[in-house]
Amino acid sequence: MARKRTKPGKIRLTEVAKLAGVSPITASRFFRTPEALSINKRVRVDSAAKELGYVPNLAARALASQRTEVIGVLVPSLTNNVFSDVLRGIYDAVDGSRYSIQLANTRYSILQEEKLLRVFLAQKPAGLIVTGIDQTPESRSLMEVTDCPIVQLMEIGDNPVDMMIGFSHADACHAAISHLLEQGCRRIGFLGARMDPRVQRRFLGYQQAMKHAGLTDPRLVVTTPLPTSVTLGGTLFADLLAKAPDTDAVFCANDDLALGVLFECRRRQISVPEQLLISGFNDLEFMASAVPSLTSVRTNRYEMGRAAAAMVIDAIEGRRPEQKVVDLGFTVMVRQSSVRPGHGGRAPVERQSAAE
Amino acid sequence: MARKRTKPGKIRLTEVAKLAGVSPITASRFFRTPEALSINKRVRVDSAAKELGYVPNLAARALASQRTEVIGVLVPSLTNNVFSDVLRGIYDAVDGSRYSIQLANTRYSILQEEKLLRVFLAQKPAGLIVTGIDQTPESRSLMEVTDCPIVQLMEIGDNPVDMMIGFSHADACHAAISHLLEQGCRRIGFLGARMDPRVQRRFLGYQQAMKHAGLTDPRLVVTTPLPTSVTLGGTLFADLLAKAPDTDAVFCANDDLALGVLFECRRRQISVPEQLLISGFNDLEFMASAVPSLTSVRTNRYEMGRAAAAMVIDAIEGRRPEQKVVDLGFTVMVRQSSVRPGHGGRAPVERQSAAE
DNA sequence: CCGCGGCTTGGTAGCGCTGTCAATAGTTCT
DNA sequence: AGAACTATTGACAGCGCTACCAAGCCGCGG
Repeated sequence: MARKRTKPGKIRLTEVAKLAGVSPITASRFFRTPEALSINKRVRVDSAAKELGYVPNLAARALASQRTEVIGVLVPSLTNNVFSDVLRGIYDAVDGSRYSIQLANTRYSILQEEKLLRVFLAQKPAGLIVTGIDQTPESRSLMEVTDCPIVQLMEIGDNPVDMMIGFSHADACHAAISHLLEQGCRRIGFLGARMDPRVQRRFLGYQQAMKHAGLTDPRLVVTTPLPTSVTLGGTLFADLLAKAPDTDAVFCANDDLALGVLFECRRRQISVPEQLLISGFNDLEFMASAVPSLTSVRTNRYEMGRAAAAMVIDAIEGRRPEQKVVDLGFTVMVRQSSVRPGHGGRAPVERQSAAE
Repeated sequence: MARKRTKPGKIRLTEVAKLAGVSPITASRFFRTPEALSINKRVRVDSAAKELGYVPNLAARALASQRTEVIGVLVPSLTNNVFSDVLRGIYDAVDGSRYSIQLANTRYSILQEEKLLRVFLAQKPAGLIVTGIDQTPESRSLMEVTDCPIVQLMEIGDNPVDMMIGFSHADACHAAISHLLEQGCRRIGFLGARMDPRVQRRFLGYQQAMKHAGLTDPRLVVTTPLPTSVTLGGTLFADLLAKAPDTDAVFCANDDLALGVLFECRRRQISVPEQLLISGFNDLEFMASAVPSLTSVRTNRYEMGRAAAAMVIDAIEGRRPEQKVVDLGFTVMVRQSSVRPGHGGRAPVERQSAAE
């Protein structure tokens, strides 16, 4: 009757327990709460496991314990450099811990996000990291009824589902525009691609700054739903010049666009910063070594990913953070492309955000 | 005695079966081999599952069936643009299938790779995708005794562990150097960063081409184990010029370096292509819109990832590919930066590899 | 009319691990 | 010394699903 489904060579917890001379449950405890074992048994189980090369069966563990050690991560894009930095941070933080990452791509669709959320939650993840604060109401309630820790990433806002880590895109953009205004610019263009919620909030920061200075002009704004690229930066800039030939500065919602603008300036023999000032956003590595070096807003992407994963893990293990919303701030990295020659003539400086 | 551990609200297969008026095992079959059911029951189970919003418990499934639906992916870096393209292809191919991806980062260490391989294999993945062909002997035998499909990615070689998809880095580099030679260059420098096995094979291609032309000179080679960056491109180029001031062309083992060289040329007032020809490798998006536009070797990264995942899935499901080693080839994208003015003066052309 | 083979369907018994509770030692306190 | 604890350990019964085997059903040929 009892057919043998177990292969003989298989190392199960039972085998380890037998070799260590303890009961299976004690061996099990060794892997979960070693401090509950006497030193004696702890050593015995440890060496038995090592000797047999025991590797726990995660499926069995998940089934029996009704939970997993998987942290779900939802990002809107895998292409974007921004997310690769964040992901690196997340993977680094998880590395060496007992947890593993399950990554999914929402492709900038909150409906897709909701669908993925359902799939994830059905598998009872240990924790969840989602991008942004613009979920569907259904996603929101799904997350609220779940008891696993959740971090919303990349932005900060008023009512976190649980925890939140990021920075204010509006403030960051505002700071960059303020810098350009200080340089004496009056006709500052805004170039944006994809226009996801974060880019939209940067645009908000731009609008606020321009309105405050009394310099608003719709002709200065060129955006597109297309995904960003360097080439697109050139195209958008051409559009901008067609609409507003007197543009004296360009803020690009990301660095690819800024590089595209720089190249387009070369093509058109527009000298930077003499005739046009440029600022990007994100501060990718190439910005500093471009000629002229390109001003950008540095965001702590790697640190954001790392901290998010660390927060989730801490929360899973009962160490709830003292503050649920963490502002990682930003830094305007002022470089050659946005310093008007003769205007103060001061060397490039950094302007830090007020973040803790 | 029998304590209730099952929460009442839980939707299990049993609930679905009950509502559909069939036995649990029949309901189970619906999700695995629907064609084995009569149309009648198939429809009944389907609607019952939908009505209850049933989501299968993957841990239970994995435990009972002794296998998972996870495809493990080992890449050496999460930062590198190259891998983000490959990963996007992999995720796209897996999207919508029953399989999911488990990603791990070897950080360019084959020992780390071996460690991760052990962890992965212990969980009985449905398939495996690894980067490159330079595994430790232990890794190699681990993979050989495993019965799950394995794809080696990014390169092609003689003895695949199982399947293989990529292209010849040596040939690709050789083609780029040949192009530069055709342009009349004699002092072609090689710039390389990180020097992982793939970059080393590109270097081999460079050496072969230079040797064949009788133009070998160690002073023309500048490499570093440091990770690549645009800034580093400038630095390496400066080193190159110090060693070989008469350099008339530079091949960069990747595009970041090439962009760095371009910027450094601007800084030093070296005009491209009049005084110096440049070629990069990978053909990232920005290469085409740089000024001057930058020559590069296009590799089909996205397609590589996509095809690899498709091959693994096919193999898992018993559809073994007709050919185990797939060469996706490359294309030398000739642009302004590598066409000598007056030398043939022909418009930029593409030169395709011989890959099928 | 009986028997045989193919197509469906169901019953049974785990997969390897852990939650719950109980029991056994070893201490400390009054 | 006896009671009251605490620190360790073990027994038992599943977690939700599927592999394996068996049985029921149908139509057809002899």
